[in-house]
Amino acid sequence: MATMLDVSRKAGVAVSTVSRVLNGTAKISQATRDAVFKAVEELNYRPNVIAQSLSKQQTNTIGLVIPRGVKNSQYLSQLIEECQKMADKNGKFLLISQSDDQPDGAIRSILALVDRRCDAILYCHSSFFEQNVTADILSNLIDKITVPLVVMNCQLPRHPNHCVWLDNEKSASLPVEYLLEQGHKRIAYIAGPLHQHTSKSRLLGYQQALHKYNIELDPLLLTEAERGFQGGYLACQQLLQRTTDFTAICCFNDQMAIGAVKALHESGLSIPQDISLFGLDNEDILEFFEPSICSVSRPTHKFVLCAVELLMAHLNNLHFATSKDRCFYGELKIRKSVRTV
Amino acid sequence: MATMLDVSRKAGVAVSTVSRVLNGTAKISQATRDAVFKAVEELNYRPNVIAQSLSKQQTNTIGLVIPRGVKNSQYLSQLIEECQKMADKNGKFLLISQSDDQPDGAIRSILALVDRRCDAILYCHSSFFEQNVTADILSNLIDKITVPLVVMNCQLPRHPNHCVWLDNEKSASLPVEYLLEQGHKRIAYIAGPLHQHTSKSRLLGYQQALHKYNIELDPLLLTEAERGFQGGYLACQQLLQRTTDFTAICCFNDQMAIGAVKALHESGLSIPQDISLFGLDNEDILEFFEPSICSVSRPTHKFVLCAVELLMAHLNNLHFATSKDRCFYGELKIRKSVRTV
DNA sequence: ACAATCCATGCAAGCGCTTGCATAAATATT
DNA sequence: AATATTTATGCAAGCGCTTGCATGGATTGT
Repeated sequence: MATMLDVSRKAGVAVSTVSRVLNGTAKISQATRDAVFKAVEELNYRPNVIAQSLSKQQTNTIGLVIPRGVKNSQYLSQLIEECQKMADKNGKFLLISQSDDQPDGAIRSILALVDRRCDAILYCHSSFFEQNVTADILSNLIDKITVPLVVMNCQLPRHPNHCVWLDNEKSASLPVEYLLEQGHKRIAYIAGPLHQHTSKSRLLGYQQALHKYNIELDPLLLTEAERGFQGGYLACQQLLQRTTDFTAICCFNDQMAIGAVKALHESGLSIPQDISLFGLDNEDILEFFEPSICSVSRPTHKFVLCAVELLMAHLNNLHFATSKDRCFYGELKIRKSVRTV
Repeated sequence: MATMLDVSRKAGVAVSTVSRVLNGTAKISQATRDAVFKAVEELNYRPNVIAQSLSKQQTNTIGLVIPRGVKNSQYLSQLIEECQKMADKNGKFLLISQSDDQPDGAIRSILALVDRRCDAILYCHSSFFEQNVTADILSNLIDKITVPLVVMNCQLPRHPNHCVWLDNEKSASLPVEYLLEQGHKRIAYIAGPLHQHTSKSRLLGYQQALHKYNIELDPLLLTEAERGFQGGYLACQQLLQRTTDFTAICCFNDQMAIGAVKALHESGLSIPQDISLFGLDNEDILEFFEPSICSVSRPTHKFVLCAVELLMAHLNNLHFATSKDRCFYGELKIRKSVRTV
């Protein structure tokens, strides 16, 4: 590929002049400018961003660490999309790295982005982790690297100004409370794998809601399974095998709720006449189930916005008055899968 | 951040030595090696990939142009995931750029990746385009740039060895033929926006299948709508308003089929007793509808594999004997949404 | 013990670009 | 017309790394 030197020779000027013409960083006579553009055209010259980056000490790149492939996660897709938009808006390229839901993968990913000299890094914590395993490692990492790093979905006690997160407990207690208000007393819960922090938090939300309404938790009504359609399906089958003495089910997420729909259907139970159902995540498809399924939305847009703002603040060395407002809540989306008892 | 120079000073050796230790590109005494690693450790040194790339004239990066955000497209998610895997496997970083389903966006994306000096580029053609609009531009671009470029989902007559694509016509005729064999005579079709090449191809597949079985196409049975749940829903409503004299519906894709499910349900029609239904794309969720929905899978894995192999062949300047085997077909996935008449 | 060989390391150029400083030419000032 | 100011452009260093070539010391062969 042609370099700037080639262009400069062809145009009969110095490289520096070519640079200035192309970047508009100085006043250049029309004649020279024309000559340069002509040479650029003829040589199919394309700037070497790598060289630019090295020279400017700036890559115009922001790194994003995502926990896993986006397959089947509308939430993650949305998150990436929002990041993409924010990057575009700031004239940056988004560099994505996957941590494969592995703690060392997370560190590797972050370092890979550091090595590529991203101007800033957005790290999305895996909801599959046990939080404490990595929180310390992350904190140490933040101390070490000089690149601004913002952590999503994880609280780091030592770095309050680096974190944005969702209150999983509250998001999970919302639907339970709603169901209780609708008169439900026996509410089952289909949890995600309980060694995972997110699953634990959401289960806690369920428990807290029950407690608030003075309802004792019946272990019979609690099942645990892999996330995903199939997990929800199996968990619900298991639940139904144990007992049918309940009027509603809350699920760890929408996919599990969708799996539950199938199990309920196969057992001849109808929603919401026999059983009311709640998911969590508010995926678009819920609207297209019969009946449409209630859920809890996540404010992904605001979430990312906040993360990016935080990042920018770090980039510009702003002062952080407070760490308030960095915690987000879900919002109830009521559809047809719940009835009043 | 510490540079190699810092490390070399701290270790009391030359930069070149540090480089060789870190890359293992020469025999270095244990003592020096230790000193270097110690310095690296103490300084939290991280190599500057940008500088490496410039020096080595190689970025270890492969660029991927995707048509749009992955939101709601399991196909695209899978595609990215496969690319990600292939990149990982080859020790490369994946650089993703979105073309926003715009022809000039596509060109911009490719050039952006060229500018970043990707070692190779995978371009995924938007299924929203009218093919001819961009095919020429793409061909010209391939002539101009020196980076190996492979085009997915689009045939370029002048560059047969740069393309991998899916036979949309065949993928769409498959379910129609299947339905005809099951005794269906009146088969409706819900098409995507017909100015889009992909929609046209699939419609053509539908028409060809009918023709093969000597069935005349009834325009009443053909509707067109936006892709997506809502589009399928509206199209199906429209269809039902016109006539109910049909026993099956084929849809442009799964999402539209899911939309159709809702419309059918609201009209009191049941699947498959009254109406048989077919989607296309074979998204995981189809299994969890009641009844589960028939579809046509796309061999995304083989598809990407082929694209990457082609890319590697270009990188290694291999000889291309033939352009066979670069066209892929879908495969029927029969579930419960179809009955025999 | 001396030449031949090998080994570990250093030197310096080069990757393609940006940018502060210098300078010659053009223009403005008096 | 002579000086001061501005303008357009060039020069060269530097960004952090790799790598071909050179070199001095250690090792081997005879």
